[in-house]
Amino acid sequence: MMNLLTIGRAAEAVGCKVQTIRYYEQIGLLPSPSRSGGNQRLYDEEAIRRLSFIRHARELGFPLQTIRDLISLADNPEYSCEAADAIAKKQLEDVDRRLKRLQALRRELERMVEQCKGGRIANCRVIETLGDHTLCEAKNHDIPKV
Amino acid sequence: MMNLLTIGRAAEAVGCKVQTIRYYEQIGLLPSPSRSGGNQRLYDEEAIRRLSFIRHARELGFPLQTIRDLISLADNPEYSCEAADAIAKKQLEDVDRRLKRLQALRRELERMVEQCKGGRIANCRVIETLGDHTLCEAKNHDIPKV
DNA sequence: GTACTATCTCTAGTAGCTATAGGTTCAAGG
DNA sequence: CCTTGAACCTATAGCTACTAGAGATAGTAC
Repeated sequence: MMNLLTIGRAAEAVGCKVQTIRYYEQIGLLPSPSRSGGNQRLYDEEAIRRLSFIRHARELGFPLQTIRDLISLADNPEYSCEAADAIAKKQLEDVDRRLKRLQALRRELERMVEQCKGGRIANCRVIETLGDHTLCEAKNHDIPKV
Repeated sequence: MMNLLTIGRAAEAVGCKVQTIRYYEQIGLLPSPSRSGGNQRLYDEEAIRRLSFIRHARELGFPLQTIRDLISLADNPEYSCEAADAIAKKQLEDVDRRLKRLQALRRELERMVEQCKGGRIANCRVIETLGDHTLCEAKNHDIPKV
């Protein structure tokens, strides 16, 4: 008999919360697993593989919809690799954009922090810099999604 | 008379959406502005300053709660600069963590993309890499918040 | 048998907006 | 003065990706 994992073990195995797994099932990203006599979810190896796939992709920043796309690609092995490649490339570009953005933010924050000489709030560079947009590199960019 | 801006002009001035301004008012981050005879919001310079402050801080990645803290510091100019400085430092550290994380993700994504030789899905490195966590630098890290 | 933990379903909450519906106000042109 | 169209109003729901809680049942260890 292959080893079946309860939802708690499965969560532990892939490094996420129990509720997250139920959530993935709820939104149709994970198929409903088999159940024990007492109605508890039991995950086989295939299910764990899919869950790992999802988690790994999430850790790489892929949004759930993209993961959905990747899964449907993976489920059709006769198709070409191109689409999956394109998705990964797009994700890479996305990460590059976020990196650039974060680096700009970092520079401005660092400038803010360096200029703080520990006086009164009234002449605090941090507050002042935040209030004055004019010197800001980050101007006219989108807000970083965290 | 000083120039008062309608909400649309205010949004334009600070580069955000009209609804965002109403939202900030709703959650108590912006005080309720004065109104025209026809009940439309009118923003004075002080209000615009506060709004810019909020937007700029948001662009730098500060969460709204932190911005609340900064505002209450700024509103008490007799206090020391230390607290504001500490907040900015914390934010800088946060940005640094995210940068490191994103850089690791970038490396893994790049590896994925480079290895894709454009064959069938069945042996697609992108899919395979996502399914196999073992070579992943990013292992055991939190999922990046986008 | 009794504890204690893990699981179940269902619902609501989180951040930070964004969008929609259905109605009013305002400014410009005729 | 009247009309048209954009901008405004409130209220509510939706978005992503979870996360947390309540109250009930199942499984496990002694």
